[in-house]
Parts: sequence; structure tokens; C-alpha cells
Amino acid sequence: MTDTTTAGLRKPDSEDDGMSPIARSGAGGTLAEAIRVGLADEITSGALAPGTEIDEQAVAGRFGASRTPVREALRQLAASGLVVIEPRRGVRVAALTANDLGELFELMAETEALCIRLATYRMTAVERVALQMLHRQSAPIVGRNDVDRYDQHNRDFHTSIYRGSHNSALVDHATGLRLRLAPFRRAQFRGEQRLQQSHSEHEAILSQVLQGDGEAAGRLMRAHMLTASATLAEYLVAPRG
Amino acid sequence: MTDTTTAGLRKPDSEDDGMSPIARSGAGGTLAEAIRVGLADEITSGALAPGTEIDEQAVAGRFGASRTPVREALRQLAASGLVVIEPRRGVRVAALTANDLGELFELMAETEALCIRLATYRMTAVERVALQMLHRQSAPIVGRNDVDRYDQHNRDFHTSIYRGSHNSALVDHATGLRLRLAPFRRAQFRGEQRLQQSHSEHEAILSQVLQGDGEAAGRLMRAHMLTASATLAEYLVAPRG
DNA sequence: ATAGCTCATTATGAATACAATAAGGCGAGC
DNA sequence: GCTCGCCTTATTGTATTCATAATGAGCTAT
Repeated sequence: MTDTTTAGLRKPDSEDDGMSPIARSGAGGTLAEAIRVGLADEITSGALAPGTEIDEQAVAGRFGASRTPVREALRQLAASGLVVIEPRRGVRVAALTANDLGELFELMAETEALCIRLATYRMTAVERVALQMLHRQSAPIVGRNDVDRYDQHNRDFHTSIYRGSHNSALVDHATGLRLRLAPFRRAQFRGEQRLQQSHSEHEAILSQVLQGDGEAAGRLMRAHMLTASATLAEYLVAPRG
Repeated sequence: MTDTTTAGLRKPDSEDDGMSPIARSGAGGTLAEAIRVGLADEITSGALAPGTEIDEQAVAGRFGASRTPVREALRQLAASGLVVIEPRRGVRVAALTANDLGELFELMAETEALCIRLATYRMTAVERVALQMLHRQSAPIVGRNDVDRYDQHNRDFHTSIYRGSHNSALVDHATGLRLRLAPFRRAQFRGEQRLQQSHSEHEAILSQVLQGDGEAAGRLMRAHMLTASATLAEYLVAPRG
């Protein structure tokens, strides 16, 4: 954590070397947006661990900007729940209690259940096929026990289901929840058989989707998410949870 | 809308007359927070109609503050969906399309269904009784056809159910959704028999809760919310929805 | 020696100043 | 007469400066 050069964007005191000043690469085009994305990455990736204090000036220096856009970025991150702001006391990466985590995982499970239920009834034929293919492509990943690749695949799978609900408000809600929980899912597939188990559960869910039973798919999805969270909880005993 | 003195806080160019400088009365204690609350009120109450452009400087003047806290407030409002920010183009009160509204109402309905389902299994005896009493107290309001009072009661009823889920993440989510939809619910109880119908639906939901059938309560709640949104939609034909 | 108070320091909250972009108007050319 | 382009202007984005509150250290008194 001492080496926080990870997201150095504009190097301070260096003339523009022709590279696009990140604002473009960031997102909409504003510095604040770019900083928000950068900080969110650092938090979700674990580079900034939960509970870490965030110094506005330090962040500003790191990103080669002033405090103003940094503050805006931090407020937005607070709104999404990734950081916590105590007025006049500073900002820190959200450190959730075990209870908070449980509540969030429950909401996540119910939300995903809702997504798959709606998706069962609303996905187009193309979407259905795409989801099947996505699932099939993960088989060799499971075989190789490639955790990183499977993690990426898992994200894609669930995201496809969000989209399948054909409700963008729901997609945003589910995506936001996933982002918020990201810092706490680092050990998600650590267990020996977790990849295999996750894959099987996906298969069962997919099966119900193809049979058109959204309720059953929802129940399976809820169980799938709660299983994952329970497995995860085993690795969260030590922290000040 | 020309008379926007509604939320005048610090009158500009008037020496502090001993009154607490609103920062205290606002919320946490910062000006930005107070402005956020003030603007949110104006938006949800309809004083600032959907689609209205918001000028940072004008808001700053109105609240007797500088642009800095106003910008922070606006960013937070954007995060909650009440306003939309187009970089370099300005801020305007969120103007949702009919499709957006439909998606939000669906999410709201499903969220409320989830709340009542969980609440059915988790409310304490005290909470159960309180909810019953709250419902009973609304009977005379319905009798008098007192729309404003019933609106307040309705909020309390639903909020109590959120809390009954005993999941604060879910409470926040549901509350946020309700806030976001508030600007579009102004004509909610305009129909002749709407109060009576709403009351009956509440009664049916409560009945299932007391019988311990969370699933049934959830189905009724979903229908209740969708009925309300459908009724509401009748009044949203004219606007640029 | 310890507890409480005061003062200095530092970081956040807010205001002001500066820069850059987008929009609108005016003029010129086709 | 219409359209395209430049220029002006106003508003947003960013930086800098100022104010204020919280924190910690050091001192004093009990």
C-alpha cells in the first residue's frame, strides 16, 4: 500500500508527452470521472483495502489533479457505497461489518433471483443461445481450474442474465450491488471444488431457464448466490468483520 | 417556478441574525448536505419539474452559498437518479421516458414484494402490531377522502414494511427507489376510488402477513404496486413521457 | 504520575479565481 | 435567400486560496 503509483495518470511536473490526458480514456471526459473510475478500480481490486483512510490531497497528487475533482469522485464513490465519508473526519474505504455483508449478500441473492426469473420469460432467442454458449465455454476453464479466467467468465455470465431481464433499472441496481461487494469477493473461488460447484449450479439454473420455469430458476439462483456467500464467509473470520 | 424562494436558507447579503445557519438544521452538518436535501425536496415536491435545467450559479445564489457545495450536492443527486448530468452541458432534473418509468415501477414492485415477503417472516410481534395499528388508523382518513393525509399514511405504511424486512441494505434500496419515483407520483391518489382501493389492498396484504404466508403477501404487494403505477400512467399521457 | 486543558498542526469544507468548452449570434460567401 | 463558419459569451470544470474544526502533543495542576 506504500507503493501507490499504480494509477499514476498525469505525472506531476512533466510536460504533456502527447499521450491522451486520460480524461479521454477515463469515461465521459472529465477528470473527476476518470479519478472516480481509477479509485473504484483500486478499491474493487483490493489495492485499497477496506478501512483504509483516503487522503484527498494524496489522491490528488497521485492523479496529478487538484483536490476539487478528487472530492467529487469521492462523493460519487460514497453514493455507490464503496467509501464512507464522515463530515470533517475524512474518507475511508467502506469496511462492512459481518452483518452488513450478510444483508448485502441477501439483497444480491434476491436481486439475482429476480433477474433470472424475468430473464427466463424475456430473453430473446439470440440471448438464450448466447447464454448457453457462454456457459459451455466455461467448461474447459473449470477443467484447468483457472480461477482468474473463471472469475471473468462468472462476471460475464451474471451480467448477461442481468441484461436478459430487459430492465435497465434492474441491470444498474444489480451491477451496482456487484461492484459494491467486489472488494469482499476476492477469495470467492478459493475452495477446492468451488469452480466445479459453481459450474454445476450455473448448469442447473440454465436448465430451468430453458424449460421456461422462471420461479425454479430464481430459487436455484438464490441458493447459488447464498452458497457462494457462505463459502466466502469462511474466509472472512479473521478480519474485524 | 418563478418564485423559487421556497428553500431560501441564508439570505444573501444579510448579516447572520443569530439563526442557526441551516448547516445544523440541514442534516450531517455540511452546507453541501443541506443543499442536497433542499434540492431533493424541491424536486420530489414538484417545485422543480422534471426536465428543468438547473443552473449551478443560480442555485448557489438561492442558497446563499458558492458553487462548490452546490456542485457536490448535484453530484449526489445524480447518483440517486434525481438529476442527470451531461458533462460540460449542464444539469437538469431527471426526465424519465415512459419506458424508464415502467422499468422503475417494475423494480419498485418487485422490491416491495421482497420486503413484505421477508417482513412476513421476520417482523417482531411489536412490529406486527404496530403495522396493524397503522393500517387501522388510516380507515377514517379514507372515509374523509383526505388525500394528503393518506399519502403520508401510505408512506409510513410502506416504510414500516421496509423496516420489517430487517435488512438495512434493502431498506435503503427501497427508500431510494421511492424517492426517485416521488416526482412522478403526484397524481397517485387522484382517481375517485383510489383511496378505498389502496386501503383494501393494504388490508389483503396485511391479512396474508398475519397468516404467515410471505409468498402470497408478496404477490399481493406486487399487484398493489403495479395497479398503482398503472393508475398513475393514465395521468402521464400528456407530458413528454 | 496522571488527568485535563491549551495550543499548534493538519486536513476537510467552502469560496474565489482561472481555464476550457459548448452554444448562440452575426457575417460572409455561395 | 440560405447556409456554413467564425467569434463572442456564458456556463461548466479545475485550480487555488481561505476558514474552520478535529486531532495530537505538550504542559500544568492536582
